[in-house]
Amino acid sequence: MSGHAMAERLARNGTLSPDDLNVANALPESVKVVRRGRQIVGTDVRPEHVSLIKNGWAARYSIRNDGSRRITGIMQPGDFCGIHAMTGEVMDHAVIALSECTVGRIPKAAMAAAIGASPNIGEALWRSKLIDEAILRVWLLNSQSADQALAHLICELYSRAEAIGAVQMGRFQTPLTQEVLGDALGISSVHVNRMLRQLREAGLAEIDHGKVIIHDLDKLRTFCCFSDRYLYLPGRTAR
Amino acid sequence: MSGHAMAERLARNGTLSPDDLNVANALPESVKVVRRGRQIVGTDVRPEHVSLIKNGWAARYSIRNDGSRRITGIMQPGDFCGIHAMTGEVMDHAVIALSECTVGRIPKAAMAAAIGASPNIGEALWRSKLIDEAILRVWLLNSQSADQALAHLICELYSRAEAIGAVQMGRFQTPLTQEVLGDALGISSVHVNRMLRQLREAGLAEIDHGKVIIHDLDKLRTFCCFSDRYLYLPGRTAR
DNA sequence: CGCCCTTTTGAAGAAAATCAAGGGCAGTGG
DNA sequence: CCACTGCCCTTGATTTTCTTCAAAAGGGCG
Repeated sequence: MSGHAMAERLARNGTLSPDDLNVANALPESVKVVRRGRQIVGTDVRPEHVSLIKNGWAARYSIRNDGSRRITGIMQPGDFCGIHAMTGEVMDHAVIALSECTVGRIPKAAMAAAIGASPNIGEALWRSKLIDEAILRVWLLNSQSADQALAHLICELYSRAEAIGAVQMGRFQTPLTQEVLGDALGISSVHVNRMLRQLREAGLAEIDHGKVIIHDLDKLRTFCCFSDRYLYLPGRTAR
Repeated sequence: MSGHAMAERLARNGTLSPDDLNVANALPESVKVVRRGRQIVGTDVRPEHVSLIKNGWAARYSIRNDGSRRITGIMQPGDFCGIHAMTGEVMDHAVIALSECTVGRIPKAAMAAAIGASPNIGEALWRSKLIDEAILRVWLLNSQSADQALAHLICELYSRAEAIGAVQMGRFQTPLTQEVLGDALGISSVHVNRMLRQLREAGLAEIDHGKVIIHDLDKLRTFCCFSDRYLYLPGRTAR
């Protein structure tokens, strides 16, 4: 993502007029690089910035009392975090870099001013929150069978990767390890391994050397009843 | 909930000035009674109103392809639904009345005008969305062990019931059946029964004849590592 | 009283966790 | 160039958790 990443991203989530775009482009943005495994936003902090992942993958997560980790969202380039800043709320989860990440940070006050100046920006942010919520609901919905949950997650990541132009020939890079997948699906990494094998042997998809390879998108989607509606992808957002 | 329920509710989620309150109180509100088991908001619709549960309990849910139901949120008096209306988005889930519900409905346009007139109202709505999201994350977090998940859900409902003054002597009424609890926790109702027995025999809590009875709140909270922080309850919201 | 809905309990089976041991691959350093 | 090391993936065996199926009991209400 180059230039005014925030403006680009907001435009994707709603219809911005030229004026809106000017406001968005004027947002001051400081850029920070976060190494793999390091936190982008911590728990219990009151973030001063709204952050935008410009490059790399990240994940929202919480640590359970027994020390285990639950990932509650996977973030790709173009995704926001730290929107808690907008109401001065404390973060109830943390965000970690799954690969080296380039993060753009917009001061809370600047963001608030931009929303005041063009309501459409606020609406775009609101819509992004609706998407986050819809994804959480779908994760809950799919937590019944591990095989379908895994397939569905792969479908979700595929659709989102496609939306940002990261898919080539049915493939896209990913830093997701089986342990991360396990923490995201709420199952053990050993079981992820077995479910992945099942998908691979069924000719649906596989994850190999940091690459997701979709063998049969239709069959994969049918298998887990995937519909991308809940992602409000561009082109579908209008109307 | 009497009088201007929406104003009351918004005030709970943020600090509203007298002016804000005037705006909130002027919101036109039509009241509708929904019988137990009937839908309050349907899936796939573009709601025309923002709805507020004034009385009764309701639940957000989705139906899986195999016909099973997943409840993704339980609503008590004072909770919103249909906020998708605010961006003209289609509902990705439905809302069903778990008991007879009295629902107040504010037309989308009126709500939008109110937000324009006093930004604090918008902020209160935004905070309510953050809470919904935090609850979803906690449900994902707790989906590991059924016993703790059940205990945690009871704690959540207790805290929320207490916040609206519905708790007396460590007890509160609830229309939740074991089947509903199962759909909410993602486990079978048979298993809910066994986990309830476990909690009862451990002297933590029980659900009997439509009443949740907390026997030992401290022990119950310790058992499932409950903290009400994520609910942003009044008195904690400030600061 | 009889019906329906909900709860309760048992028994068998499926799904997933845990425990344990190797294996592959990339990067590091001798 | 090769050995070493760390990280991740793979697989098997065992145990725990939860589901499913089935049956019966309780409670509220016409």
